[in-house]
Amino acid sequence: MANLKQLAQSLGLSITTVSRALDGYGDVSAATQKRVREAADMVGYRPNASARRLRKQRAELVAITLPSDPGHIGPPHFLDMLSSCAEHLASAGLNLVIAPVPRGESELDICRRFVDGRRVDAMLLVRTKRQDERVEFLQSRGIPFVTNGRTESLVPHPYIDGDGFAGFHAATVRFQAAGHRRIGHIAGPQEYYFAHVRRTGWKAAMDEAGLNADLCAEGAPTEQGGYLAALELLRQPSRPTAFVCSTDEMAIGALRALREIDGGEAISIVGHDDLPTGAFTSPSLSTMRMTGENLGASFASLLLRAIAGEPAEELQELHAIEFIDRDSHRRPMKAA
Amino acid sequence: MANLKQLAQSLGLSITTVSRALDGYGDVSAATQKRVREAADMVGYRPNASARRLRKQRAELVAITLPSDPGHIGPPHFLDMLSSCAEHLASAGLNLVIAPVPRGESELDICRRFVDGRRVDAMLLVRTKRQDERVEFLQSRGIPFVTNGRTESLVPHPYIDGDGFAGFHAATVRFQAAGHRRIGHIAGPQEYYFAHVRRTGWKAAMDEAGLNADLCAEGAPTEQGGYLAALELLRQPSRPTAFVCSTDEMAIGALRALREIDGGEAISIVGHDDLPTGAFTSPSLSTMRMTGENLGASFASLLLRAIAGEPAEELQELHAIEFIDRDSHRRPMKAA
DNA sequence: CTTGACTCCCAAAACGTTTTGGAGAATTCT
DNA sequence: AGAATTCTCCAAAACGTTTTGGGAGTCAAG
Repeated sequence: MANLKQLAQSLGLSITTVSRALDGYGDVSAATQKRVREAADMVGYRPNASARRLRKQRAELVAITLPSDPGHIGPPHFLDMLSSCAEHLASAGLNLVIAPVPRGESELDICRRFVDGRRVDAMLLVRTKRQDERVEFLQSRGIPFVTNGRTESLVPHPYIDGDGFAGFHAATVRFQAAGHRRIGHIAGPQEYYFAHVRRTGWKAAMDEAGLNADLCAEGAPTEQGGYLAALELLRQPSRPTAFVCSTDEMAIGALRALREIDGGEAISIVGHDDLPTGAFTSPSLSTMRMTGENLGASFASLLLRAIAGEPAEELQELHAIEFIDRDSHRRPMKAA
Repeated sequence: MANLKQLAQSLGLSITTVSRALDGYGDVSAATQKRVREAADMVGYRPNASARRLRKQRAELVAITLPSDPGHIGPPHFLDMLSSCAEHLASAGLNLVIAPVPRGESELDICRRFVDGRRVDAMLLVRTKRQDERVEFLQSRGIPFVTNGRTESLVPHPYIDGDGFAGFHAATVRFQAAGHRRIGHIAGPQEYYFAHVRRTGWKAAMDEAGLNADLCAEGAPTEQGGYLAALELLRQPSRPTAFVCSTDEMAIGALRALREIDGGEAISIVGHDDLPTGAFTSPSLSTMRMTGENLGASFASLLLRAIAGEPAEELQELHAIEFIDRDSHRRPMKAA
């Protein structure tokens, strides 16, 4: 309730001493320290956050931008992740503010507002692009940040990402091993790093097997995008017998396309993200996901280490991809 | 980048004048104002947030506590809601911080930390209890807040809530009209306002129809809680033929119990919340939900009006409940 | 020429902390 | 005994804004 001045006055001590007593400095006697602590507890004193922040030149805040563009924020339990991240940050005295991007503003604008107004000590970025202006901006300002997803930035930065190349490569090889030769890829917008690297993984597997890697269609990372892209591939003279989809949302759209088309039930399909809905589609959606427990805690930890000044190279986590096998990846193939 | 002092120096003006020019006060000439504005844009000046907050005695922050106890945060698109709320708050210069409750701490502790440390101008509370210590605390401190859910507090406070009484009353009457006479209620913990009021709605409808209102079991607001409560009611000598469940999660648990029990497929059931998963259960879950568009915007608006000092009585929104009819509420009854 | 109103600007205070750089008293060392 | 060291404590500065309470200068009215 009260402030330091009043507390000091009521104790007959100086502001300095009270402040240092509460912070546990050694240059105030144990007796005084105890007395001050008890008085502070009594009146429920808490330092004024704004004043401390101004003095310490730290905002005690971390922001995460929430993109509002189509193609929802992917990870299934995103809120849980945020919550866990916030919890871990809180134990280091940092709070997490969410910064949705309003219409008419870019994510870069948001970063600028937060960083130049000294509102945050660090930032969390999701949905990185291959060339990401937010990353460049934050690097130019020297503000610590962690991204969910890599970029093609020349100067390294902290990130957590799934190994999309390996995952999509493996998924494609798996289809090949099951006898598929015409394996299509439903790709997300290639300016996103994740979409690009997943496509690259698929293509590499096709090339290595000497198979035709032309069956690729790009769309928005949404159900509708997946639906349209699937239709496009299904119109080809020689249809794919299997689809590797950049995201579960796109895969669900593709499933819809398959249902509408003759013989679609014989086409196998796999997605990525492990959306909860995927368990309930028909056929249930086989998918992949990044391994790793408690992503939120990892983000928090990287963030704290970045703030502490650890070099970016040591703050990069590339997680393996695991398969979640349900029904859609092994549908009985029809004879061609 | 720079601060006011440097900006003023480079312009040959006083700090005062620069500050007032940027704030558009009338007591600085149009010419100077323009000159200052341009210089500020040039160097990308933004006022230091901590300094402003200290001086203005406002935190420019609103916190929402995220309970981590079992029985997840209900509303289906909670993150969307948060995001929309944050967006609307942002246009008033407020940012939204999420405050998960770590193990070992209570939500009250969190409120205390935020309020007494002057970290926030207002708070958002979810999952109210009938007697809610957080509400009492915030009222005692005079901090503006809005709750998602009512309380039995004697002094009114702003809230947004669904009319659980009317909803559960109507759902029960509907079952009665369909010929059910033994209608059970699976209740959430009665210390929660929503759970209590829903139970009251069910009971009132039973009483009014002269039916026995004994078939009620209480459990945790989780799938497991619903499962156990359903089993308890199914063990009764004369089983319910229909269940009105406090939440969808509990209803889904109850569905599981019905599947395990002989004749369970003849028992109708309805939940509340419109969880996305409900569309995929078998049978698909009939449910209810609060009406109203863009809840996040409503919360933001109430919050801003509360901060502006509007009396609590004018900041209470009670929304009607609508039915979402799927399959589970009209399962063919067996002859008793 | 004085008075009052108006325009444009500014010095200084205030917000509540943390931190710097000692000061005085008590203790220990020589 | 004096000198050096340690123990406690404190006054004042600093963080960067916003706001208060004027102060010059100009201009029109009396």
